[in-house]
Amino acid sequence: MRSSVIRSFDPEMTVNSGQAFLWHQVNKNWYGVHGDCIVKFSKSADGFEFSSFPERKGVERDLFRLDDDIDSISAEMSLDPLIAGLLNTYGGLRLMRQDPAQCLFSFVCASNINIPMIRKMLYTLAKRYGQKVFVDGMEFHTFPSPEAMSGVSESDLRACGLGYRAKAVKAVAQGIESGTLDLALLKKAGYADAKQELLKIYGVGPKIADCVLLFSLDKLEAFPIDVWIARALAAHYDWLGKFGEKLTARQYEALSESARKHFGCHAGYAQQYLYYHMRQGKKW
DNA sequence: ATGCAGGGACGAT
DNA sequence: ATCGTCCCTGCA
Repeated sequence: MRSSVIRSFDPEMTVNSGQAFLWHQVNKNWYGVHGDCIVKFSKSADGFEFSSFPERKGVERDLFRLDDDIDSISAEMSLDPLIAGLLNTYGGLRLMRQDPAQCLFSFVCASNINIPMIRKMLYTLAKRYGQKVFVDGMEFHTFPSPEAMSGVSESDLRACGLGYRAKAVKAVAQGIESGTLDLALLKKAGYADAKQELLKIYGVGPKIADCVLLFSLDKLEAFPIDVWIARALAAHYDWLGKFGEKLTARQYEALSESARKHFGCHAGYAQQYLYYHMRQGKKW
């Protein structure tokens, strides 16, 4: 018997779930950097109100994947009792459909680092190489275009606090600029093909590739496994194998393939609920 | 103070 | 297939 859970969409929970980084709150209003525009939402009497600068009608539908059949997806995920419980608790959590280039740059910066540091790096990049815009009288910066990024030297990237990640950011920028990496094409490609292409880029391993595939390239079967997900799987799914928190490339692929089989073609949703749950109580 | 962890990936054994 | 290293910051 399927419980009639009310899964009202909660954008606040969603932008705070670690899948996007450049969101912050100002007086009950939330502002986020979404590629070349700034998205805003605020709670109103009946739900949330969205807007974007420059104006894009219905930006929330695309950005928060409101076009997904969440009831159908939830029903599929509820076959797993643990996920069913998490859906009950965190029903407002959704996946986002981020700007692909921003998403790729973001997660290339995310290796071996914590969320506050990621935010710091990305805001610095935006401030130095994005475009300054004013929203509600406040200064914001769009995310730098790939063209803008490819014009920045590795040492200047390091000066943004990127550390050794500067080399990878440079590689991504050059890949996009040269046409070697065509993100729009990868959006239309299948999961395996798109992942294979992403892995060719220096600094992009299986975990980061899966994040980009899931959060920006519409590959809902992608199942990124970071240390937290690895812990969750080890704690709740013995049958998925007894690997440690650190996974080798082969272990990663075996584990994420098993997860895809278990959670289904929308495994990425399950991953996000698991991640959010594991991060409860942690602060960033 | 010194060590360690924080949404990993790469290069050398 | 394992293991050290990469840059940097906050915290115990």
